[in-house]
Amino acid sequence: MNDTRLIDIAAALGISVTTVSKALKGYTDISENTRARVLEMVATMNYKPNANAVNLRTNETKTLGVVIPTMVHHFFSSVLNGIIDEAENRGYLVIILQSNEKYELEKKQIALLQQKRVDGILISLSNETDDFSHINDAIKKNTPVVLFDKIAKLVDCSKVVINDRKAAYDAVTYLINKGYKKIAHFRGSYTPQNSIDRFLGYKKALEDHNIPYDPTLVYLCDHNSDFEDGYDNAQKLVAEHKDVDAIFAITDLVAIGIIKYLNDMHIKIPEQIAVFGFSNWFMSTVISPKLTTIDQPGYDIGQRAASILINEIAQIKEHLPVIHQTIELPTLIIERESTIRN
Amino acid sequence: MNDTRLIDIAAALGISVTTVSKALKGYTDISENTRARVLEMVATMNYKPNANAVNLRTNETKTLGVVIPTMVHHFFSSVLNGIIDEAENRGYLVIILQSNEKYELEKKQIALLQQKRVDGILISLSNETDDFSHINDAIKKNTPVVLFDKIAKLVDCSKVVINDRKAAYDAVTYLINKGYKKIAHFRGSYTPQNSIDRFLGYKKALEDHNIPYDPTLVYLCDHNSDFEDGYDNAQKLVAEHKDVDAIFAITDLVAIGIIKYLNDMHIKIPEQIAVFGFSNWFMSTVISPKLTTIDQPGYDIGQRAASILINEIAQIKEHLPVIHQTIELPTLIIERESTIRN
DNA sequence: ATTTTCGACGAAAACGTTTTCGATTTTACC
DNA sequence: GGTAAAATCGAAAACGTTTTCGTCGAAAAT
Repeated sequence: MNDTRLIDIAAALGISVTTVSKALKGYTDISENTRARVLEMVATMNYKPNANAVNLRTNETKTLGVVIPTMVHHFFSSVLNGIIDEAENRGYLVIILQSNEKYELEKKQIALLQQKRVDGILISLSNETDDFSHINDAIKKNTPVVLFDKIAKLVDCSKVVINDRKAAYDAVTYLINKGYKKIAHFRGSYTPQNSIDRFLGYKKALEDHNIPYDPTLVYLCDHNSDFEDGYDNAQKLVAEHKDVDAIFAITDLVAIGIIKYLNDMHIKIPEQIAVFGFSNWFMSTVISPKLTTIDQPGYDIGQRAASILINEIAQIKEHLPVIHQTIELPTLIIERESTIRN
Repeated sequence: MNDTRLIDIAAALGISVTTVSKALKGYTDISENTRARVLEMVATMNYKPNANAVNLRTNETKTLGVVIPTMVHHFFSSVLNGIIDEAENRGYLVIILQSNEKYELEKKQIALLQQKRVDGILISLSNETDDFSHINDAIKKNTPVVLFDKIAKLVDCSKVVINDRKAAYDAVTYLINKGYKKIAHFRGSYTPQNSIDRFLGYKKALEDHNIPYDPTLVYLCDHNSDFEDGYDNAQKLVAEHKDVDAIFAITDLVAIGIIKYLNDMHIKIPEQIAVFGFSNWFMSTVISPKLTTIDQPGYDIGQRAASILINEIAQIKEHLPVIHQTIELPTLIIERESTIRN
């Protein structure tokens, strides 16, 4: 019932805890003979070092903290998957906390992770967050932080993102090149950086192709359900702008809401209106028509972010200077039925 | 840069660490005056207790370990959500590990969690697992374990499940009552318990309603992609059985594959063939036609499992006897367009 | 004035490791 | 055989808490 400790196997072998510890940690001043005996006893007694004691002594926990807005989103769960895999490979565990898009909760979670003395923190900021002192506090206390996806440019740390602006620009340019003339944009809330960037990409693409920007073609999707936002705004759009021939949506889910409405109204996609999504989650291959979208590499983002973080942890441990980097992962246009006119 | 410790705030106040610690933990032999001073200094120095030291001393980590086969499945991510929420509410953190459906990895993850001295373990077994000694080892060492979803009846611990057999029985009975005569089943692989149970429920429902069981109406979906399994097998089915009028699929994703194929072939749903899914994940409300399915309460499963686990942790701490319970969460038929004939 | 009680605090041990620094024994060498 | 060097080992401190047990002075009771 009780966990066996170093002292137990020391007693069983008639030697000191020091020797046992050294034998396990590869010290050279232990004879091969006793080392073998220790190893054997460790196996038979099923000894597992008490991580708390080790952590206290060594001042590292081999644990990463992750804070995400929400877990039940395909994008974040694939990011998590990437993080967990990379952490696993490099001998780290992962503690996952959710902010539910609330600033106060995010702050609390960061404090919790500091209390747990995690070796590093990965975080995608909540939509509410516009004060970064909690992040800076962690960094100041020597806990490296890597921001991903929803980042803040002002924070001095490494970041892993996609170029939302370029991706959106490419998407809209693609639509223009396909011959679509009047392109609406279903945008996200006003604060998150990627919502802003995607909007800017949309606007820039129009300008660069001499299409006047029309603010009434931009619809705000900032309610709880992306799907319903898409559905409801599609209804508005159809009522207000008879001649729109394409929609660039901030999210696949919004796009799917749009498709659902258009299908319900028997408005042909893409013949009457084309739809372009963002993220390439599984559903977009399943809906009818299949959705053209931007592939957002969630797994890679998670993996790279974790990798950078673990590297920085190592640097700090060696007292080497750490150079923060901002990685921009490439996105890809996935062309499917919802934009292909014959 | 350095974290402040008890001794730091003791020094700042000219008192002992003992007094500081007691003041923080609500001991009654501290004057209200000094308690107030301590609290203030704690705030200004931004003191956060070192969890490792606390854990070592108190022998509890306020941390739960979770092992799931994979994270990028809607069902598991909602279970996780339930676990994390409940843990959060009760003051626990959560470490999440994946087994990738491999027994060896699952074993390793359990060992890791024991090393971390988590207070309890939640696990949904991998498909490969048929030896439970690693689970029993944890239980024997006084770490309570709660199994959920993919459980092993032989292990002596609490469990949270749905009644797959009954749910499937109800689904097929529903179809029969709706007047469907020839009902096919798209089943999952042969080993997992819930795949077996759903198949048995299907078979039993037929028998109880005097419909002869026809093995050629059962199609095996055991490739990587549930969606493609559904699509491909739908193709086979349509070729082999012209007169089938309903399909009960083991998974929404399989069902959606089926729908996709039938839509592609312009076979009317449900007029020619009805489709019944399992799990009620978001997608089933988005597909056309909307999918009738069984609601599998992932969030509740996670929440209940975490709740039971935390209760057992408390019992053990108080040296009270723990009575293991097996909770069967109710499932519900969600009727939508894919089975409603006019 | 003496004892008893009580209020407020601190010393010290303990949790299970890791690591420094000696200490002791063995081996090598002349 | 004596010394130096190498090979093995252990004692003890330290990590930051929590908690038991005492101590000490002041207030209350005698």
